[in-house]
Amino acid sequence: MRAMDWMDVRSMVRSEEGRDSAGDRLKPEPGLLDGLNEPQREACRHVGGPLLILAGPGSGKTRVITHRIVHLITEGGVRPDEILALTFTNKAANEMRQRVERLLPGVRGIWVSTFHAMCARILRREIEVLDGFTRDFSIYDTSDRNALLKKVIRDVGLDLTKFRPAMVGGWISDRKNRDFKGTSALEDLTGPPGFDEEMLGRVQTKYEDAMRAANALDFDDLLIKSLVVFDEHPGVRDVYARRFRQVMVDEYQDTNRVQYLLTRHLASGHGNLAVVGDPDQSIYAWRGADIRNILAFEEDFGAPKVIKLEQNYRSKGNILKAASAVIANNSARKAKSLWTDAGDGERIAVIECGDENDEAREIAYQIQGWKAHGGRLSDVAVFYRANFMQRAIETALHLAKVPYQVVGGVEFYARREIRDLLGYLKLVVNPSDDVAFSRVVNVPARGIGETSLGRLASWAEDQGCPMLAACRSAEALAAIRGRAKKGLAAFGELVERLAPIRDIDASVAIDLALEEMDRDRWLRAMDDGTGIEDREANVDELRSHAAEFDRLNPEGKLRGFLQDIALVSEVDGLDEELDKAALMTLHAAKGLEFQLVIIAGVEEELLPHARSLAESGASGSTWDALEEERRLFYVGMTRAGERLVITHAGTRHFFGDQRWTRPSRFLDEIPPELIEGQAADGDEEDVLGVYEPSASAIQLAVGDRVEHDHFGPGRVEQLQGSGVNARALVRFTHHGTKQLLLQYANLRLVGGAV
DNA sequence: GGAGGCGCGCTTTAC
DNA sequence: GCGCGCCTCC
Repeated sequence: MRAMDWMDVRSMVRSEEGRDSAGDRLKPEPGLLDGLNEPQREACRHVGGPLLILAGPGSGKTRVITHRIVHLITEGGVRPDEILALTFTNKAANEMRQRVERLLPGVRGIWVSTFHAMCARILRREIEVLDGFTRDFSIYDTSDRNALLKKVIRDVGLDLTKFRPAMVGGWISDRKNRDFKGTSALEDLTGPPGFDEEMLGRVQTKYEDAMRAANALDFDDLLIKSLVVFDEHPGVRDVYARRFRQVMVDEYQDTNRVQYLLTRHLASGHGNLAVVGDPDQSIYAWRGADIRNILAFEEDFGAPKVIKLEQNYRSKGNILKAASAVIANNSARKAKSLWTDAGDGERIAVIECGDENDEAREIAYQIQGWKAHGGRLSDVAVFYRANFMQRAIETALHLAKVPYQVVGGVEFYARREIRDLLGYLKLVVNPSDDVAFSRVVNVPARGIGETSLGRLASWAEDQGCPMLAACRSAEALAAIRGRAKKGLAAFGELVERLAPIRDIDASVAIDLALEEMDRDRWLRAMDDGTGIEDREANVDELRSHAAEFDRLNPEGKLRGFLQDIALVSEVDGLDEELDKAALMTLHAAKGLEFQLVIIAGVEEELLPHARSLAESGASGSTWDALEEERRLFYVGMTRAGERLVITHAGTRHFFGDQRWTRPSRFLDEIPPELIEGQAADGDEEDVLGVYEPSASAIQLAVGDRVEHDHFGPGRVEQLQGSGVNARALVRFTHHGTKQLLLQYANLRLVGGAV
């Protein structure tokens, strides 16, 4: 985020007389639109009224948005601060801003932001029109939310093992987004089958109450509360709707209902709304994205101009053909025909591997080959469906000495030392934040345990005051004895001493906080035998992060910094300057491009994912989980420029158990002539011949007790396949459950069952 | 009250 | 195969 983001919105709105038009002073390169194709130019020249840009992968979408922004400023008489561009990641926002600045050096004041960041900024000004919140509200991320839910679930008297916070949280999130006004009938809000909805409803109510008491908003709230402010306070809404005369939304296919309504508010009055998207790249339906937003844009916003961008500038022909063939299997889509004049390029490599470790070695080998042929590692990415697949790949790349960076995964901000430190800072900024309080009250150890904390919490709840305030009350402490009592009092004083850091630079605030919290003792207490160097380095990294923030945002201060990092996303961690291969999930890959793309684990039950297969076709709606998996694969494929490698393994470990896997059905959807090593007629005999069967397998039945040379005794739980594919799921006494191919497993029946 | 040990359940995807 | 929750022992 940049300095201008922290300017006072309202003062900018008031300074209408200052319409000296930045555009007069800013001079773009002459012939701004010369390098664009005709549909792209048309999109840029569109100034008034709704505009829908259907942009296929690699069709120069970002280029169009940035050029359009510049064109609006220099030719359309629009001031930079009248432009709002909304994206889904900070990374996309930063890139967009940089590209605009490159085209128009010195430009200031454009709001380029994620939905969440925009809402956070609006709420910092406006939230006090809603009951119970102040502008110092905390933003709870998923793990903060889960921590609070854990307490709530316990208080309601439910079993935490059955009502897991993460699951309940997902359910509440889903429900909030579908019913943000709280008006829907209960039967329309069904949670997962088998759960007591009334109980869950109580959990939700208690959760919302606790959030209000803690002056905290979760990610959903940022959007929903903004919407409520706009709905209930048209005057406030109009301030923003008037300020932004041009509104643009990127990745519109991934907006949910709330985002759609926010967008409509912002474009109300002038109707200058340009949305860009591609229904084929909608991959977030599971978290409420509603593809109907883009499909129905034309009705919603009345006779918009519709422009299709179909020329692909990224992928070679074979990759594009393969991806198009795959996505053509989806039923609910707007047909479009992508084309490129880049030539066919190489065919796609589909590589079968033994297990996930072989696959990982193959990936390393492919990357080394790329490098040996003069390719750069910064042009390479490896995608996978689920995070657990990351580890094997990392190990192999490490051994092969292939430099890499992981995007997402085990993130920096999840580390204990970082969460502790941030917990202190958050509590100082928002003394009502009970989740932060509970996290850090005994860090470093002050002799405050469960019992004392529980007493404090119930006193605080009775009084309706935050737990921190309770620490300062002699009455609250009367029920607590000994070390805990002294510890709580000392902690209360400590946080009070830190209060002034709220309004100073984030880096200085961190230094002062570290001093008060006894940095060395705190770090040493976390030592698990591996030393504290890593943790120290992480703390230092956060500090330099803060220093950088201070430099860029002189007005931001500690508050601003905390807000900023609450909203950083996974993808933001990608550094293109580094010559390293990038590892990430397929979801994180959207919007990015690489020359060499390797997609790992393209197997049934993984891609498409087992959960999606279970859901597919069940809902009866037009949306289908399997089709979303296919779009996900499509997104992955279309990230590739020069070369696309797809790997799958014959066997893979899940939860430590080894399972046999089958190649994904999506591979059958790629025309064989586009695949390396496959004859044009699709004859695969030669490839499979290697694994030709020989021996016959033993006859087993479910329940048979068996013995394995390596795994020892076990019991047959399930039988699958026949002939050479006959497999048994065996639960071994000492080695967990394994899926074994009978032909090779050499299982022996024991106990005279035959 | 805190440290250490065992067992259970889990893994989509994420702003 | 790991992290978390729960249990036991100091």
